[in-house]
Amino acid sequence: MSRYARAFAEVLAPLVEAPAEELTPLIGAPPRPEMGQLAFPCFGLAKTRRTSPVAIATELVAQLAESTHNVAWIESVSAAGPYVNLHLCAAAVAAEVLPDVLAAGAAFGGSTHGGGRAVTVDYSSPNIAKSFGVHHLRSTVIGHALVGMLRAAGYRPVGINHLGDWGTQFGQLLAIWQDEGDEERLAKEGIDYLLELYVEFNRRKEEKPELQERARECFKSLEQGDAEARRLWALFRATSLREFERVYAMLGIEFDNTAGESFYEDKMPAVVEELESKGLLVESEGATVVDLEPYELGAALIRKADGSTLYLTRDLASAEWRHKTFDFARSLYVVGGAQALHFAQLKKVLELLGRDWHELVEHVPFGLMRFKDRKMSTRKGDIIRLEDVLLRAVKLARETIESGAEEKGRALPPDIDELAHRIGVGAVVFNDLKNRRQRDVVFDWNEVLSFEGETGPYLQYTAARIGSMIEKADAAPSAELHTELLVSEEELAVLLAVDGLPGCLLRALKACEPSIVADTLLDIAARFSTLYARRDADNRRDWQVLTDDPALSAARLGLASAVRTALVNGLGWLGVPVPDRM
RNA sequence: GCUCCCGUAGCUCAGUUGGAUAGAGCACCGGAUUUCUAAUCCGGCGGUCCCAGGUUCGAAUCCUGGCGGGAGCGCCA
Repeated sequence: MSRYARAFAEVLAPLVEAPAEELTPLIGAPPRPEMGQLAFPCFGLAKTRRTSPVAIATELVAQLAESTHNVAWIESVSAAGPYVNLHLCAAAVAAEVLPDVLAAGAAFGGSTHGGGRAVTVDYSSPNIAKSFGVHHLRSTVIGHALVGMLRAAGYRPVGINHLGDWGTQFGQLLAIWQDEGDEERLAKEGIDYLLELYVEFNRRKEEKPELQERARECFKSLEQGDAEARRLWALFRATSLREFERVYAMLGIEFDNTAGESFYEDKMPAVVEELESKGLLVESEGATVVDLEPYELGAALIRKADGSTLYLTRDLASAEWRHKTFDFARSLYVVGGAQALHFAQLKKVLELLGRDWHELVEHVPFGLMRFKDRKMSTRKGDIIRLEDVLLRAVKLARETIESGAEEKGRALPPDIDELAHRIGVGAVVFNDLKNRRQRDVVFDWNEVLSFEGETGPYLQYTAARIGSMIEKADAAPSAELHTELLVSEEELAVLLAVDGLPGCLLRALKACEPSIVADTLLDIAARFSTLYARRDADNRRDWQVLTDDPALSAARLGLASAVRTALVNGLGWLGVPVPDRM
């Protein structure tokens, strides 16, 4: 849409005596396609011209009819009340858009906008020693999508899994381990056992408050380098990581950096010293804090009363390290909205330290995942594992393939495992990405396991269908596209939707909002599906690629290929796998 | 108490920067397949855009005040 909104604005500019840049944002789409594809509202001109917007629209249409009668992409202009509506010429749009899309291929939609600048994306970041639950899905898939989108837009994304591998929780684990740690069980049961211990700790501390105290001491000895504590910590970490890797492999995620909080342990003193030397630290109730009360951000805790460090201390050190190491253009933290205050504090302290790059640090918050009927509590070990969700989706996808094959009397695809995997995982991932980040989501199996309507499998299916179309046509889109044969309103709608993808990526990136891409892909697929299923008056399929007219076939194949390219690329950015067929 | 997020069809959600008769999907009802994949398409049903004021030629959108839900506000992360 955008390239034609811009072009429309340029045509209007001399007539309304305003620069095209001011006009472009005013241009929208009429409510119904039969009214055209572009609309210019005349309300704003009414004041200066001292006539009604309706009269202005009529006049502009008359002038436009004269000045644009030989402009190829304009089919017609008409006045509708206070609006100037413009019909685009489908064939002319096709002649401009299709060659662009097909030439760009896998690069279509992307750009060099980022100029190779680094953007760190802190995402997923689960806590060691706890199962990887569905509630980690949000950060994981949003972050992964942002990484894909950044790469497509020409940035150098740095995916960082800031593992929760440090902190008081390890003190708790070590404390309970002293009572009943069992390395054999750990080797055999992995995280499940660690979770069990964690739950046990929380149960026991109710009756034995001194356990909490011991946990604090345990963490302190870990921080001070006690050999046995270190050994166990490394063991817990490695055990957990092994299980996380299974989930990441299923999702096709690889991080550039898995440093984790422990990595910054030796980098904290420098930050604390600098805070001290700049006079930012104050003692308060035994703890060491930065007073952010003047900024209405409360007190930022740097050191506990017992001298051990906190989350914020480590994030200061990590922000510093990331800036030094990657020289980022943006530094994104895909972390739940509940931690908004923490990141506001982080940015403010960086500012007070005189880091001029503090404004490049962005918290990318998202809504909480809640559970329908029950209250889930990790501390009680009540958790839905992400791995189980993915496996169940894959299983359902497989069953769907099987029953489909049976119904249609077809053989099972030889690569059914791979297909089921991509469809199942794709459904779960897309389901999470399609809604705006900030909304809270209620986990619902029915929704997660849905393959119909606005879902990942719908997009995959649309792409797969076109794939087999191309295969059957036994021809790549030819150099001769015969775009002059693409003349219908439905074809125009598809072309404009595809053409909007590059702009959509930049908008989505600016807002760190993958759902904008997801929405656009759904729009492209829906418009194409409408065209694909179009029927004539005799109820016969009206839009076929395989026809006895080679020119018509070439034109339609070109359009279909462009749609497939857009879908495959967009799904790729989002981290939704694309099956070859379905 | 203060702060942040959310509130649009029975359900889940879109809705550019303020623009025309507020749109999708699911569910429900009806229809479409001798022809490139029906995980699809077409039609119908369905609205106090949370409420009340205000700004504006024009408000789901901006402002103010409420209401409802979620979250945060010192030694967890």
